[in-house]
Amino acid sequence: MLSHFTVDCVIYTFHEAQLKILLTERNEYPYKGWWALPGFFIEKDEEMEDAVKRISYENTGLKDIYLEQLAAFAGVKRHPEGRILTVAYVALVRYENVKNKVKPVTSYMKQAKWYPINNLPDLAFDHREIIQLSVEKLKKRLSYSLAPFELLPEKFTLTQLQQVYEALLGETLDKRNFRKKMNNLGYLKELDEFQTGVSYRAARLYKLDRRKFQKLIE
Amino acid sequence: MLSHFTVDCVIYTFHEAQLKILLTERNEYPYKGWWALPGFFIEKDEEMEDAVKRISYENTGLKDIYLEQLAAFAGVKRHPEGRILTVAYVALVRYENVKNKVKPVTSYMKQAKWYPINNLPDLAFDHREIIQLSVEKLKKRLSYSLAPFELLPEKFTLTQLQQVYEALLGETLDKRNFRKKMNNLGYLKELDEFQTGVSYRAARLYKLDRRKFQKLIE
DNA sequence: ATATAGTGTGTATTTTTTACACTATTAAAT
DNA sequence: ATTTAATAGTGTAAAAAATACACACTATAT
Repeated sequence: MLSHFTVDCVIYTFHEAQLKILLTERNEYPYKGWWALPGFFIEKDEEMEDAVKRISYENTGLKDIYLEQLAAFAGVKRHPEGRILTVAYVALVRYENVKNKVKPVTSYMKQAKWYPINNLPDLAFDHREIIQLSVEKLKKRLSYSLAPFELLPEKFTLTQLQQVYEALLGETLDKRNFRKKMNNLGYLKELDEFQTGVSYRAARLYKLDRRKFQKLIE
Repeated sequence: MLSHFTVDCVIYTFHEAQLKILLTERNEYPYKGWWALPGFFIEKDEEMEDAVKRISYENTGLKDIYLEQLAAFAGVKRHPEGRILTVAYVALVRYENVKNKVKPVTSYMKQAKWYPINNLPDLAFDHREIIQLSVEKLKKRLSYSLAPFELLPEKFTLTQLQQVYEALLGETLDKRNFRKKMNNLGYLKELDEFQTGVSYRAARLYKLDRRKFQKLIE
């Protein structure tokens, strides 16, 4: 059969020691005035990933971001006008790079806003469920995933890295054990640079060594 | 936009100490005469999971099987007549329960056959890629997955369980370490029953304790 | 100078993983 | 009755990884 076909995008970033997701306020039937994941109908002859890139470019001003397919949602009742199949993607962006920190108004969208994942508003369609699934997937893969490094700046402190882990795992970790483990993994490069602009002891900066990371997951 | 919408099904079983997948020989354009995953167009108002159940029932005679969504495939060029979006599912069945060990001929399908995953024929569409992805997913999740127990009989020997692990991991495991680990996990029930009909020492049978398994993954 | 806020470090204990080889049991063949 | 063939079943020592835990250091602001 034929079905309407959209992509939706769970765009994550890390800001103010929190994991956040970009949501848009709908300006159209159905769910007018509700918050929803950014998404749109896919064009004829458009690859799904290109549609996702288009959407995340419109909302963050970024190209070449980290993308991962999450799942397809096609419940017959998810849209009042009949089945609309959506393929959900997870995108990870660095907050420092995001261009339009708030998205301009369009006909179908009043505003866009970053929400911490543990403080989301009511959501349109089955978007709550989609987000829930995306968190679980990130969490499961955490131990062998690039995700933390796609959310943080190129140069980050170990405390920031620990905060990303804690946000995804939903629990606090012991600082000494976390650092010991990260050092033993062997894919973090210790830099001779330090944080600036803080009113306390500046933390050392680290970088991901992508070659070593790749080798380790074989 | 509107798109054609199908589901495809990677149906796994464990037989003769091997992991096998059910493939069908196509009797229709395109890829007539090629082997392909069982799949079909989804009906209007049919839930995806119901379509998958329909397909696996037609091919195995089984209802209530273990299902998991794998991913959506929607490459513009995957079908010569234009984009056909497919959502791939993984199904796991017990070989002993499969009713029609070979599927009767239909208009669109010459025959169906179980193929060991490491000895597949050439495949239609992007089905090789779909299978590849399904193996990787099963492998990654193995340590906290019900999959091995959905592929084996209700009562199984530790050697059979080890063979499933080995087939998915693609490597051999040490027998003593494997058994020690399985016992420590604590969700295997040792039965007072033994294999029958073998011409050597009969192995003890075990069962999965689903309650304990559930508790352990929380 | 001192208050503040976050950085950075080591050791002992427990748990998990790994490496490794022989005896036990059964049915079938002689 | 004995032997053969095939697989089941078992323990220990060493290495590696995970856990629990507390205090001194440093940069800035006042």
